[in-house]
Amino acid sequence: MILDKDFYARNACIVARELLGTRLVHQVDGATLSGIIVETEAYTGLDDLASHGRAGQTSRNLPMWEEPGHAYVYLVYGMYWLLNVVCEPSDQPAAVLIRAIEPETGLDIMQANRPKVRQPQWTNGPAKLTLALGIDSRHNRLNMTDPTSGLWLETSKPIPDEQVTTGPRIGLGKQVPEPWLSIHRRWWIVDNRYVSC
DNA sequence: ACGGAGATCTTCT
DNA sequence: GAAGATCTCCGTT
Repeated sequence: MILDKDFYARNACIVARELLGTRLVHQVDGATLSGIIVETEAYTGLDDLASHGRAGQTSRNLPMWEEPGHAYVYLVYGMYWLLNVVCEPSDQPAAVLIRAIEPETGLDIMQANRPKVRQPQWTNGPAKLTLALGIDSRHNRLNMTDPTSGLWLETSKPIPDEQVTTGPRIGLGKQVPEPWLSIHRRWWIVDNRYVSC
């Protein structure tokens, strides 16, 4: 079942936790690429000083104010695309970063998209998984609750609390003040081979 | 195994 | 003009 707008229209921390174990699907050129989400990060409202949304709307972060379930895809370090899903009611600039997936289908295409690295490293990081799945600026602002977009999340296997743990978000600049720097807003599946670190 | 640096360019100060 | 929600390669241990 494809996750709908109601699923995403909740607090980003709840959505980040519940996204673990769901399936990310990308359909391209008649092929289906998919994997199970094993790691996420929540970026919450205007008060979250680690979030792109902290200073209000800009041309880049505009998708964060869009309807829950839309994609926010942006370029980091001049080189890599990161995939987020917008959540909460649209008066709050909140989103969840998809940090890692466990590949399921379309393995041959993922391998072609990730030459020079071996299987576990295809998708164990936010930029690695967009490379493997062929996600980039074309997917920015897509409605991920609409299957005709070719990009969506669907239910798969629920992950029990005993298999989930949390920690601080990864890669934040030293400029980010406490408590935002070390607050636990990253969720991952314990002992999963595809978690980024 | 671990650490440092380079790649590369958009966005915001 | 500087920094950024990263990854890979190359060096040393």
